[in-house]
Amino acid sequence: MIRGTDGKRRSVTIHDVAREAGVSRGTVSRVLNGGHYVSPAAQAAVNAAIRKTGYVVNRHARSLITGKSDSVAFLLTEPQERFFEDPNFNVLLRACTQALAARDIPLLLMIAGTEAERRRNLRYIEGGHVDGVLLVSSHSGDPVVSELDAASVPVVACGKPLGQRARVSYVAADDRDGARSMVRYLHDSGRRRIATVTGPADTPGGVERLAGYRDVLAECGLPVDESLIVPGDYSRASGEAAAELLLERAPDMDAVFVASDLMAQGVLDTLSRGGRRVPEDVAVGGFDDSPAALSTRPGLTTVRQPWDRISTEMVRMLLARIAGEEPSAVILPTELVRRGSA
Amino acid sequence: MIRGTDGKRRSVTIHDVAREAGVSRGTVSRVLNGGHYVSPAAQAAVNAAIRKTGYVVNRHARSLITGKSDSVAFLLTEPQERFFEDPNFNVLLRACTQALAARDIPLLLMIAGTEAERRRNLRYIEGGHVDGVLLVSSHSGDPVVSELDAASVPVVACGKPLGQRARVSYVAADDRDGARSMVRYLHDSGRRRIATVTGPADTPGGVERLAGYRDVLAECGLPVDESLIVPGDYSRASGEAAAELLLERAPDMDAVFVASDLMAQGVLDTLSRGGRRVPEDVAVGGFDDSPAALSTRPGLTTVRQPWDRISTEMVRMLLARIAGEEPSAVILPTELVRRGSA
DNA sequence: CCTGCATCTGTGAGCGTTCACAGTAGAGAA
DNA sequence: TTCTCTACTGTGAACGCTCACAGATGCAGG
Repeated sequence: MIRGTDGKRRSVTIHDVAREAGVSRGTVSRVLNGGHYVSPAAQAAVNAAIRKTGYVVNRHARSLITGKSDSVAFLLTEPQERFFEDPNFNVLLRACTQALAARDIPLLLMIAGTEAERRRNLRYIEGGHVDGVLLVSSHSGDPVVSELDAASVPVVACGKPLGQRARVSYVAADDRDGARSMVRYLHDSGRRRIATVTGPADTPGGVERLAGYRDVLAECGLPVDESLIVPGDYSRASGEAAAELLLERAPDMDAVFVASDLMAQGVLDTLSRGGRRVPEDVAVGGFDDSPAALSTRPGLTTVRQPWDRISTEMVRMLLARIAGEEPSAVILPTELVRRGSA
Repeated sequence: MIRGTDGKRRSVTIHDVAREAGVSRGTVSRVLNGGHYVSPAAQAAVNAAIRKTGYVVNRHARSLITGKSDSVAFLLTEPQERFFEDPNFNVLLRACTQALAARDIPLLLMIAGTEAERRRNLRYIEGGHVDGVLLVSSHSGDPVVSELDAASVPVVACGKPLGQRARVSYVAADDRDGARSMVRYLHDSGRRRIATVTGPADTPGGVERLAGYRDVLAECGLPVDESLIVPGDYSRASGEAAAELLLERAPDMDAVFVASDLMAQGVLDTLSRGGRRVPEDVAVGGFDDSPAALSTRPGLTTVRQPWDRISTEMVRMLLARIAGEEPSAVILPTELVRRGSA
């Protein structure tokens, strides 16, 4: 803020900087945008003037002419409020924010829980107020993806969007391989009646982790017993329910691979109430390596998703998309984390 | 997007709407901003034209002239990453986002973990790119508060900013009273050797909850035994350590009031490893009513913070501040939630 | 009739920036 | 010399909107 000739507060503009530096607006603008075709002397004068005046570029004016907003949206579309109780979300949001901050790009947080919210957010995004979207939407057939694509808004999704023909980039952990390594580990430690609690069939995690489970059974020549496969919805409560069902259906099981840590917490609980010792009687493996995995007794053996890398990749890919590159996909490896439960 | 006369893509502007509706820019603008001094006929024509053309106002152009951005920042300043592992954060962020969305105000998420990030964010905010700040910064003496105040940026803090002379609004839960009701409850259920694990002394929760604890001891005529007061830092690990210390120092304690659920989790764990039954031997009370409180066995008796109301109040107060009102403070009541641990 | 007032509408200016273009100076080549 | 090329600089015109102001209209009161 500076005082104008009339004594009123006015913010510092590029004009003020230009006058201070003894050059024209154009030159200041060039310095601001990379400094090509600017003499070292002018460059220095402008930088000094910027420091002296405390000038901060007015992004609104810039956006008005460039047609870009230099900001991106983090859009969360979840019918249930699941993702917000999911600790993974924190890590993802946080890492994205920081990766963007490093490039001076603000992140707009949008939550589309209801249909009305979905439309409002979509309208906002399609209005051109953001340059791209980091999308977290686990359920298949989510219309958001195709609508954004139709409006030619660059999108990078977290997790492979199921059943989409939209041209959309995505970053995902290698769910299938993560599941394989867990089930293989259970098998290697001598377990032969391995059950699984899956995620919803309309989420990548639900589908892929189950596929990995089947892979290993086939690979090891174990029979696939469908009664050992119980669906869950990633919630703790569904883990408890699934474990009860398993105890009833297959009391001889000696291991459970659970598709999320939250569900695994429920499974552990039900097992202990059912008199089973973990890992002596039943080994339990989770998925996510969320904080929940540390708070169980025994600690939960689980599969770590590389959230940090996922976030950085998402940001990198989105910026590339915005810069005009074609959509692409990245699958990142997971890591088995051994604790006491298996 | 529409096609211009040259066949190129152009976004729909207020001109297009005006032409479509057969009125002038000014009239469209008036409709957009409340519709005062606009005839019902013009009003209807403009609304129809907006629907027909799919017009979305260009906020950059608007902001350029109004000098307001119609967006607010959610600024999180945490030296440690504590708040992000704190489930309360989710609820707060989520509710704020939605309360703002209802008023069509986007939320910019900013995280200032390091000094460099703090400065970058401050620079951005002071550049006038947001109209106000929802501040989550628990530690006292945080320079952010006074710096924002100096730049006359409207701020509403979550929790009372300690040791500040800045004119800043805040919303807080009644920590002291919440602590009182918990300790009273422990006392009423017959406990007489009541210990406490506190939060950091530079956070409102650390100070106020301890004060509430002392209040009740005085009120009930119990002696204050300083060896029953152990500091923690809100982390689970610090809860474990504190409980170990207590078991050693005061093996005869029959209750612990813990200043956060996360720490209470650690306390429960240590107690059970130390052979104490909860609640038979030792009653445990937490604070927050976070999801963690549901995942313990037995369920954690705790104090619920009204996060939903806190968020709505924060948003309401920030908008009032932006509209020119003076800073104010709101203290909201907490609620005792009884589960098995006490 | 005119005057005054409230209601409604259109127009020019300007917000702060970038972009396209015109122009200058100096170096090197013909 | 003159011409071309590169490096650099300044200027007018946008971008899409709101604001202030000038006009127009309709109606009541004198």
